Amino acid sequence: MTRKEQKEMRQKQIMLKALELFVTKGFSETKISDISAALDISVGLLFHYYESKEALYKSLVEMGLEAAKRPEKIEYNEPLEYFTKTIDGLFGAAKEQPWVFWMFVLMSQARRPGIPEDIRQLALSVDQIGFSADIIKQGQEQGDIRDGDPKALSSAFWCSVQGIMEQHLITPEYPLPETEWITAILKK
Amino acid sequence: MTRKEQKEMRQKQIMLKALELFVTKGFSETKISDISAALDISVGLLFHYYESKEALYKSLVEMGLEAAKRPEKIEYNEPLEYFTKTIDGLFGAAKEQPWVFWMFVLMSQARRPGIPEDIRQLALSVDQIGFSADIIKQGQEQGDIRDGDPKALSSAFWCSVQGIMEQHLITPEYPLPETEWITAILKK
DNA sequence: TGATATATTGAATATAAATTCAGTGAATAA
DNA sequence: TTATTCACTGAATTTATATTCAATATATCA
Repeated sequence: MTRKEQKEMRQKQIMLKALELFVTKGFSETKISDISAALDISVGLLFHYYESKEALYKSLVEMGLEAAKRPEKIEYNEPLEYFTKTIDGLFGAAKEQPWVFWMFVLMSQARRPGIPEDIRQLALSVDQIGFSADIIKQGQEQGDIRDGDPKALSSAFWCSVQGIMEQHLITPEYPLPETEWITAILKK
Repeated sequence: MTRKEQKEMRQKQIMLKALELFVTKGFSETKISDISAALDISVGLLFHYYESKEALYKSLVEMGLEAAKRPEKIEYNEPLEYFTKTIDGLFGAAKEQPWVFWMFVLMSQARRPGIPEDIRQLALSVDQIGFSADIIKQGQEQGDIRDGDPKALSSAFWCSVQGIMEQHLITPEYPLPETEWITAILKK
């Protein structure tokens, strides 16, 4: 293995484990030594790759931002179908690519107060609610989404999804709900 | 003011402010000095009333447990109406008695990993999900609640409410969603 | 092969926040 | 009135954890 490969592997390894621990235990509750112990490396090595705990967190948020920039195109006829497919995708990722799931939760958590302002602003630059509100507007015109302020509906929907995903991180053995239970929030 | 009254007033004052800060900023992110500064008292006084930050947290959870023990009786004809009234009550409390709202969020957060085990167990002793699942079963028999595992439905519903409430703590200026949007998760 | 750069360690240090404590003044009890 | 208890303060101490750093091992390069 070349040094470059080794370096990339380590960084990937560290970021994935940090992501997992940050979303399951919380940022403050996760010690640097928790991460290094879980990977069976020294704390020093972690600081060799990342300047600080906060810098590690920031690089995770930047990774999330990247992922948000190139969203997979979702085809839909009815606007409601867009939400159904999105949730199916998110919930489907839970087992095979848990990091997709973790990242979604991380980005939401990074928008909260208490997070260093520069990182928070990064996370806030992904306007999930606003984007979905536009699709909700279409749905209201086409008649498959209920009446009401599109932004408020969008917010209610995504906050619900957030709540459900956070619970699933804690008790992954318990199955995720059916997608149509959640999209019922929007359905006319 | 007698000493007894003074003492009770201080304790109430400290607990309310701690409750507010713990749920809005998070437990670890809230410094003892944040609480004392917000109340304009010394940190020493806080330790005069509470042995430790953790003990303060525990007494809050115990207070939540008390409140959960004597729930207000909710009258309902259709089981779904029980959920509608519960949410109306919770959302209605948001402005006038924010502590009701805060306490609900605190109890949910106290069930998460990372919380000292004894406190976590206390919080887990309130079986919100199980209790609601029974009412959901009734609703399924009477036909006003959708089919599906009652516990899973109950979990999805309360996790959604949790997600919405947590968001509202962060952006209280933004209105809470309509109750029927949320109960749509359960409605047949 | 020798020289240099990089990965890695873990003990030492720095830092931030929790906790203690000795002292002050006001309320209560004798 | 005097003695005792309690509310209260904030500087000093302790503790937990992030961060640094000197040393070692391994890979890369000339």
